[in-house]
Amino acid sequence: MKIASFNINGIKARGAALARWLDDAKPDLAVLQEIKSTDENFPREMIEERGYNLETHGQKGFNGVAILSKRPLEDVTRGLPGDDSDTQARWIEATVTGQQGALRVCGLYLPNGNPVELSEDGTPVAGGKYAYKLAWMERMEARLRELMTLEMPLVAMGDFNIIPQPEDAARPEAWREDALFRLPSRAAFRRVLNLGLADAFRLREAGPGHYSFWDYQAGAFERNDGIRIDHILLNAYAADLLRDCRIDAEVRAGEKPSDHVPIWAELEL
DNA sequence: ATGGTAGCACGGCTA
Repeated sequence: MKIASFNINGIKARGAALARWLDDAKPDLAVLQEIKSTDENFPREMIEERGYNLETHGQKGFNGVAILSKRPLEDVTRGLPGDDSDTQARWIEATVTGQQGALRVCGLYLPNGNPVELSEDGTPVAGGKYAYKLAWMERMEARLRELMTLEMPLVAMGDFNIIPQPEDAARPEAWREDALFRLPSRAAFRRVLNLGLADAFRLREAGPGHYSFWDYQAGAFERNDGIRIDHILLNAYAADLLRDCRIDAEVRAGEKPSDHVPIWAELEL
């Protein structure tokens, strides 16, 4: 089973590019982020006519996530538990069953967190974007801790808005105090990994220079001035099934591309 | 320090 994650940066503007990628990469299951659409306005036909089941969790204008799958999606839940006042659409879960058994999938769009606003004592300003990011990551950790009790393959994948290590940025010094790279952000990501989840890409590729996002500005892609912030995390059951994991960087060179590219993993499932 | 680009939706926020 080929599973993938793609931050498409707007479904209305990305229909052609998404169709091209689906026809080319042929994932069995994919999670999408930044659909920037309500569920009602999501153009389902393009996806459904390619044989995919589709579950969306959208909102107007910003954010929004979705799961599409050739096989049926079961036990779908929307929203990250832990804060009923949070109205941002950034989390969706579903179970899919392959030839060899079932897989629980979390599709996520982790808050960017910029600008970083700090109080005089260095703690994030309450109500600010950075405080929201860290609080959201705590809720994600709590939810994944629950899911880790399932004795079955589990994946959490999406746009984490986290640069895990210096080798995951072309110019790490430029990101030092950014919400995507500063130490409290990376520590929170590390706490999630320490639940017993592995970064699938780093199980397959140790070297630098592999990125999943390049800014639209200043010819960042042409200079390969990118960052690796889209990730597929696997519990041990899923990691045992991993056969390949890659980033489709060439998608960024296509017509009217997203600023992110897809990452995918092949699981023997 | 600023501005550079893009999406949604048509004003200003988000990234």
